[in-house]
Amino acid sequence: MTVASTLTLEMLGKPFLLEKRIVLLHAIQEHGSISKAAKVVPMSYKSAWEAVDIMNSLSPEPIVYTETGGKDGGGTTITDYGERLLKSYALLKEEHSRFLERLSELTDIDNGTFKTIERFTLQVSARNQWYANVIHIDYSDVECILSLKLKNGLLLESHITREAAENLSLEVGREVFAIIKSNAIHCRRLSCQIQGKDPQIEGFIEKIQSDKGLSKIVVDVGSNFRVVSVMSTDKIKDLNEDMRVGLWIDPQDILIGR
Amino acid sequence: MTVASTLTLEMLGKPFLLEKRIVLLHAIQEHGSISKAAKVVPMSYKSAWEAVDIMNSLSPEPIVYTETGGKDGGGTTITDYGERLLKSYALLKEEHSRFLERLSELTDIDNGTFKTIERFTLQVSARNQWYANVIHIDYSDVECILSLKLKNGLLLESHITREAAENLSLEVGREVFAIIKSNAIHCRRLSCQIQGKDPQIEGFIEKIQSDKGLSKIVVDVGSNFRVVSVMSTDKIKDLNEDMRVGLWIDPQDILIGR
DNA sequence: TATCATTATATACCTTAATACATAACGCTA
DNA sequence: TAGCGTTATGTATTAAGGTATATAATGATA
Repeated sequence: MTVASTLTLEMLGKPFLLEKRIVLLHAIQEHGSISKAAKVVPMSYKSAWEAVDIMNSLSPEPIVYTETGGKDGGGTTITDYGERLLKSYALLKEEHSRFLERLSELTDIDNGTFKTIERFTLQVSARNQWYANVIHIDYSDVECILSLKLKNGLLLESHITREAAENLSLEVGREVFAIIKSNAIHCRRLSCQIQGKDPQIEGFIEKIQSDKGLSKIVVDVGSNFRVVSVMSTDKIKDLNEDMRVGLWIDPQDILIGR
Repeated sequence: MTVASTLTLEMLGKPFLLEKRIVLLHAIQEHGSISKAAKVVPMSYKSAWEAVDIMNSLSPEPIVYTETGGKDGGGTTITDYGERLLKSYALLKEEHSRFLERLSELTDIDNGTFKTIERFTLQVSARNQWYANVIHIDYSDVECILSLKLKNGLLLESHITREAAENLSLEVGREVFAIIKSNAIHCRRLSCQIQGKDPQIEGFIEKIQSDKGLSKIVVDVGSNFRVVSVMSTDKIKDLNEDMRVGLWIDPQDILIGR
């Protein structure tokens, strides 16, 4: 059993952007005319023209710009607004696909039930959510130690309950998100040690923002990758912007999401 | 602009369960016959019969049981398997609706973009995910202190970055999830204090599971509500099952999801 | 001014899915 | 055995989309 689903954006209760029309718009973008696009899709010119007309009249801003007559008989181009819509639709569709994939994974056909263990349409407050690969799993009865490799090559360890690992169907090679609350990331001078340990990550302080009690420190750790740490202001008196610093994270404080 | 989407379960690549058929099945469940159900929906008897026939032949187990002739001319009833499917579909649909709602919220029509800030089709490892209501928000430049009221009336405080609160569009009255890793929940005898504070929550130990280093403690806090805590085994030597205990949670360790 | 590829528009046709309607078959009941 | 309400099955009709096809209209160009 698989889960199938369409994604339609409506405007004033009427279908506005749907998969077929998106395909058509991409073809128009590529070929510069409705008639050529219709041939490629394929669909009848009339349907194509009507689709474009409906979209344009539903949209607050034109999506395509048509010219009749002229050098090559005219043509049709996608407006900037239209291009932004296409990009956005692609993002939405990707998120939607992800959702469906997870939904499919949780369906249990044998007994006609779906094991929805926890909510999984969830946006989480944590500032640090890093894409990572599970490269090793160490099980004990209660806990589970995950070795993670981030996109920039960095290695991290995460401790979660065994139960949690099973619910997420974690296995070596699985791509997950390492989720860390910013106050669980400790930022100190590179020369420091915390509990006898060197920092897991190094980087440059990009920005410090303080109020009386707390400070937010944004650290650039390279590869166009930023880490947000929140510390009490009196603990970071010896830190300045542009300084090279170390970041410490307790494996206990790394949540896993997928 | 709103996001619309259908939810269809397929079997062997053919539509199996779709909204219309689910409605029909519910009507059959209520009225005990295809013909009455068809009148109620409303749809033609033939379509209804065909829908039922297709579902039954696609399903690995019969979804409905039909009788022809007899006392009241026969009738149609939903099998246990069918009822389980209906319940499961409802769960899926709810999750799907949640997803669409969030997706709609993140669409920004003015400039034709969608602000997908973070991944939000995310299942998170944390064992404790509690439904809560935001009853107060206290902002500073960096941080944001949320007062949360759980379904069972319990009050909790959560500290997250201001940025995070803004990204989640948090406001008073908003329903969210308080997400807490089990090793951030400290379980001690009721008489104890941690950093001079009484426990936020009380409950009975339902189960303790230990390996050499760590123990998982499941605490029943009433209202059919369970909390999972993971502590080092040597710290809970004075705890037993059925004992009444206190639970301490650092507001820093409570993530917010929605 | 004739040519050209295109947009813009209309009409007839085809396909699909649903409805409407008709009719068997069934098995208990009076 | 006739009556009944239902399942089971077939056929004709309708409605909605799309296709196929034809025809203006357009405006640069040779």
